[in-house]
Amino acid sequence: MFKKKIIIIEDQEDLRYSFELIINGSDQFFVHQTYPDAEEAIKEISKTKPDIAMVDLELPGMNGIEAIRQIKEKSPKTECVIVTVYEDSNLVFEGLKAGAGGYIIKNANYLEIIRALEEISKGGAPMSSQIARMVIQNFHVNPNSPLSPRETDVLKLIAEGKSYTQISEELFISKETARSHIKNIYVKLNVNSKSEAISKARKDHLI
Amino acid sequence: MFKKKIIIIEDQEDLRYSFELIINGSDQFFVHQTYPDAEEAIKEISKTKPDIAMVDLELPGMNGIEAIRQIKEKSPKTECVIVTVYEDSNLVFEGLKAGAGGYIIKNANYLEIIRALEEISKGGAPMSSQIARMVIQNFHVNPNSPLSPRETDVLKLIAEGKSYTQISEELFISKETARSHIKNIYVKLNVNSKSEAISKARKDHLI
DNA sequence: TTAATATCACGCAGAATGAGGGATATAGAA
DNA sequence: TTCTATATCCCTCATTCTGCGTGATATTAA
Repeated sequence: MFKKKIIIIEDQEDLRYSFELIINGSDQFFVHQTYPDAEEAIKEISKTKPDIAMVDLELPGMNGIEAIRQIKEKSPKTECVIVTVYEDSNLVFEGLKAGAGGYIIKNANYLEIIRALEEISKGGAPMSSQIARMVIQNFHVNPNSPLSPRETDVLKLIAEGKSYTQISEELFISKETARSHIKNIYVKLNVNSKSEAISKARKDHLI
Repeated sequence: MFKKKIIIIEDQEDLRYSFELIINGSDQFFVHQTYPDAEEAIKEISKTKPDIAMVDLELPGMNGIEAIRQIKEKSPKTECVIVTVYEDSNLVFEGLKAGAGGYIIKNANYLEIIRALEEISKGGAPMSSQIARMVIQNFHVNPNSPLSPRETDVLKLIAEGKSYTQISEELFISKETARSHIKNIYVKLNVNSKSEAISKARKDHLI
């Protein structure tokens, strides 16, 4: 079994060093390179192609979110792990959206760090249950929707790019009824086109 | 501090009983009612309005996914916890999408059960890192997209319901260029309308 | 030096859109 | 009981949008 190649992007020297020590002390991982900022790491990422990149979110210059985005773009197979002090912030969530596979808090101990890396390696996603909740909340629907059930049905089809005609066919109603629902949706959401309706619906998790 | 009201929907009598014992033994939760199937529980849910509903996924009659959907519809504040034997199945994932806030595996011990309920109570989402990964994968973009970056930009706007004209305006290109990109997208995705493109894009996480 | 990307152009027939004006029936709330 | 919300259906109008066909050019990456 080969050891997994890891890079560390972290501006605090002490942390960089202690992470390196911990990881190199394990028999499953080794640190290929450490960087105090993201720019240099990203420049080399196509060559280094590490298995895992540990990325601090608070970096000088390019921030960690953008760094993760670019790493995933240039080396999609590299798993990114967020390293952060803020355990339950929106930043972590943004990082996950940008492509990170999990996160480690900065004051994690030896065991926690290695276990997080192991989980990432075998396809898991280490994260606290608070973050997990934020994540799943993202595809829960808003129970306080102003729309009626039927209007919600229609809106879903609008969001799929369906035309009036297609909506009427799929819901077994006349085209006029579909248009009527859509007009009511526009009034309720205070918009006046399909695209605006979709943006608003997504923003408010109406669908 | 009031104890949180819990209902249990579980067809296996022994499990129902042991969950009840464990929960009633805690000082934070109490079991209001247990049900061997979802139908009865849902009929009463508007009246019982429990803080937490523990829902088995494999139920006779209505399955757990549908049960969760209906519970969240009729009593949105009730937190649903999936109870399952299959730790890492797609079913759990579907349950989370339907509105569950986390899950408990059936052979969890006393401590694990109480801890999961506590996490749910304080807004967390108990789940294994494998499930967490499935969940976050859902808003990661597919790195093997056949589309070029520009085409992806265009597709995103299509998915927002934007017209050719609007797309051209937002991307500062001519309408003809937008149409050109869209035509190329259709060829690559093997579709021939915006709505088909959107479905395919969502299915394959292209956007 | 090909292939892919990104940009731009024109014409056409038919469909879709948003805005305006209506109607009817049911069910539930005030 | 009257009002409101919901869900269904109908018509017209001017404008825009769509998909298809058939091109072109410049840059860049393999």
